[in-house]
Amino acid sequence: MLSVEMYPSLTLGSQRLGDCFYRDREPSAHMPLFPTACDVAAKALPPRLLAPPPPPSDPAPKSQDGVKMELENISLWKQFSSVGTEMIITKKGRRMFPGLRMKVSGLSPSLRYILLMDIVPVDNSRYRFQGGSWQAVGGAEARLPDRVFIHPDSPATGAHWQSRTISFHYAKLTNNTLDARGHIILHSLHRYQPRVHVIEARDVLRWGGGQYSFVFPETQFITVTAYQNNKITELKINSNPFAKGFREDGMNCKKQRDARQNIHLILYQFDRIRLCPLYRSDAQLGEAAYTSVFPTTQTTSSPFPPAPLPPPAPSFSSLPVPDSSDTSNPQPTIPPIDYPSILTSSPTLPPSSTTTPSLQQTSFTFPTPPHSNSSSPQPLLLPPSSSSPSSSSSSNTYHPITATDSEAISPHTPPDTSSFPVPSSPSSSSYASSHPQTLPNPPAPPSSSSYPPVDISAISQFNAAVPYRPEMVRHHPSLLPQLDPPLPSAPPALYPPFSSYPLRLCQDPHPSLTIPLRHLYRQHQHGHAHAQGSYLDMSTRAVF
DNA sequence: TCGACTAGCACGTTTGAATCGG
DNA sequence: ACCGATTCAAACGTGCTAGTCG
Repeated sequence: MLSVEMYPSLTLGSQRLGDCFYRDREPSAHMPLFPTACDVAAKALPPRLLAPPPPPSDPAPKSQDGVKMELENISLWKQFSSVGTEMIITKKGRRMFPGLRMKVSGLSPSLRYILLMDIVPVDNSRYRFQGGSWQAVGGAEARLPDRVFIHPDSPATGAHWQSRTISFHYAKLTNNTLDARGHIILHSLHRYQPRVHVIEARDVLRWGGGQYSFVFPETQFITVTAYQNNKITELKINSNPFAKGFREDGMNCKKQRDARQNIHLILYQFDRIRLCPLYRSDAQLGEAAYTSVFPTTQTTSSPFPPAPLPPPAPSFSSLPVPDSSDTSNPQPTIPPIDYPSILTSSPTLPPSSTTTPSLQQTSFTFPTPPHSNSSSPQPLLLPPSSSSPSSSSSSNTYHPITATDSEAISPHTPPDTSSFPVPSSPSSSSYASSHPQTLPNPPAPPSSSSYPPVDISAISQFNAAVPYRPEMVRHHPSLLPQLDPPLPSAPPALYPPFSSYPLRLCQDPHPSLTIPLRHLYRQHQHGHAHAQGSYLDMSTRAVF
């Protein structure tokens, strides 16, 4: 039996148990089971960068099976993206804002699917906010344990997913490398790209067939522990309901806070003034002591001397922060890596004619796609061959690879991307598909599918010459989670330091499950109730 | 000295239990 | 007894700020 292998440091996720419990009252379409996040043992796998999406096609591309995903709050994301999205990360974990909200369609209403999100580094650079823009200032920190956030509704039927907005807002980001709450661990000041995966599930612990991955380029962000760009702060305050108190009309806006601070100071000084005679009489303090403590009382006749505070700022926008969108004072230093979508969408920003080192990747390899149960190889369908990136970007036809055979995702069919005969492609701008290749699935059965390597420079997002289309919904097999461990004999990976998370599958979950998951599995097998809540009790659930 | 980070704060939102009335 | 609406308080999510750390 094929089943999900959860990983060593897997923990129950940050989702609220109550949430699961009450969600369970919904129609039986969904069955909360999985922790919302889990570590993934990526250490043994070849390091990888985020596999870039293919050239853009239509805004909501469909998979071969017609699976389509749309970012619902795309306009909000675009707003942030146009400034340079920053995400706060804290030790306790911080939610993402904006959150990932999407609509999915094209799923089989009766089949069950697991939806999960992961966040992968876009490059191997560390960033710093300098001169009003983000600059790559050095190499990235060592890759942290990869974790995925499994949507609490998972697994649920296609009808369930398609009937509502899918939100990953419960996912939390942390910079605590020892985090045990299941939050997604990220490095501060690094650039990340969230990805959403739809995986067909045939059983609670059994993967099914197809899987689809989606990337929305406008959801890229840079992690911070404190906001660097005031425009982002302003945007967050204005659009996040939780930050309403910091708005202009809120009680916690800067104006009000300054006013409060003034009042407190005034009251404090007033108290000191009232008490001072006592001090003077009791402690025999001299005039000099008095005046040195309250210098302002001598300079004003008012009983409420002005507090030595800076004048309250009327608004965040008034802060003297370089404004990248200010046409009167353009910031030519804004690097193109700073959200390339801006570069083509905002006329005030410099064109993406320059590239930063982080975007100078020249090649990458696909993770091994799962096998198809088809007897014929399932070629990666790439945009129509084009000799120029611009022409490829204008293409609307590229197709995802879907895994349709559970056999294909067993550990005995390791994926190992490094085993692909990927030519170390120079920064060519031509699309690899012009020379269709097949990627052998090494341990694969005879019917293994093959996929061609792709020149990263052919991907518009990584190629400054290619117009970037932030509105695109990317869907590409290269974004699929890695499903299998690498082949022992696999040649080394060609791409640099970061590993994407591998969703490894195994045939028997028992040995590999961590204690909590084994417990779940036992429950699943024997139907014992869990003390923490019925949502963990699998006894009454139908196995699909 | 400086930048990154953290803890605590105040405020607003969300959530779920309690209450009430039909 | 049941159901829906309302109320309330605790928990949670925010950004801000002062202080700490390397």
